[in-house]
Amino acid sequence: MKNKDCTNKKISLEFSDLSKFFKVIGEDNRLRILCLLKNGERCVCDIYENLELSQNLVSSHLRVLKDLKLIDLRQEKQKNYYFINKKIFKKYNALLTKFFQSYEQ
Amino acid sequence: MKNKDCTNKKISLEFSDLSKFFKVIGEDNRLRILCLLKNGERCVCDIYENLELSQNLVSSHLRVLKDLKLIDLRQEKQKNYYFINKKIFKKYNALLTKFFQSYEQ
DNA sequence: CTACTATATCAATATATATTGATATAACAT
DNA sequence: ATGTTATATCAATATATATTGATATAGTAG
Repeated sequence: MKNKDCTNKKISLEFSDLSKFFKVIGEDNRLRILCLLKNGERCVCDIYENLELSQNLVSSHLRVLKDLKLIDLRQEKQKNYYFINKKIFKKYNALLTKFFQSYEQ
Repeated sequence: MKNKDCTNKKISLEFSDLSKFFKVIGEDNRLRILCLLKNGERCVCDIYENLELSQNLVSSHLRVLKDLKLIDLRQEKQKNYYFINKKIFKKYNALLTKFFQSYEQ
């Protein structure tokens, strides 16, 4: 992430990825969903019951999380089980480490 | 960050801090400002000229960043020089490390 | 003092996005 | 086939927040 990236309106892919990631997890309910999924996969009904949110609201947040590949799903009978995509979390962790290193010199 | 934190509507201080942090840096122009400040302090006019943004827009984003203590300022004559608060970045880096560890087991 | 520069602030507006309500789909049970 | 359960989707609305335009403040220069 070179310095010209921040002056250009057209930001680099790396920078843009990080920005999208922050936006997606910077929403309380999505962060709560991720936190719940830490302990293992959950079907949608489990999620909205646990977090006391409406079914469709959870469904829409799940879609946002899935679009960014932070979670994935496994279908079993009528239920969809969502789970953390650990691989992508590792990718973002690496990106963030670089991000912070650049701020602490 | 224990698991009950995500089921409770009233989230823990730690969790809430992280969420606020994500929200604040999950905005492109604010992230660009931080990126610009990485290379050292800048006065407001430097920032809005470099990023091609209006003066008052930059001023309002600076306030958000300052409220979260991500940046601080030094006043010299009529100019306000803003700079990264490295200490708080270290704090968030530590928080995030814990956050990611919990997702990668 | 007057004009100018640098910045902040505030109200109005625009825009993005979270939430709700209603409906669709598909699998399953009877 | 009918009813039920689990989930997704879509349009409408609400809400949060980014952006703009105008103005205020305070320091500096003449």
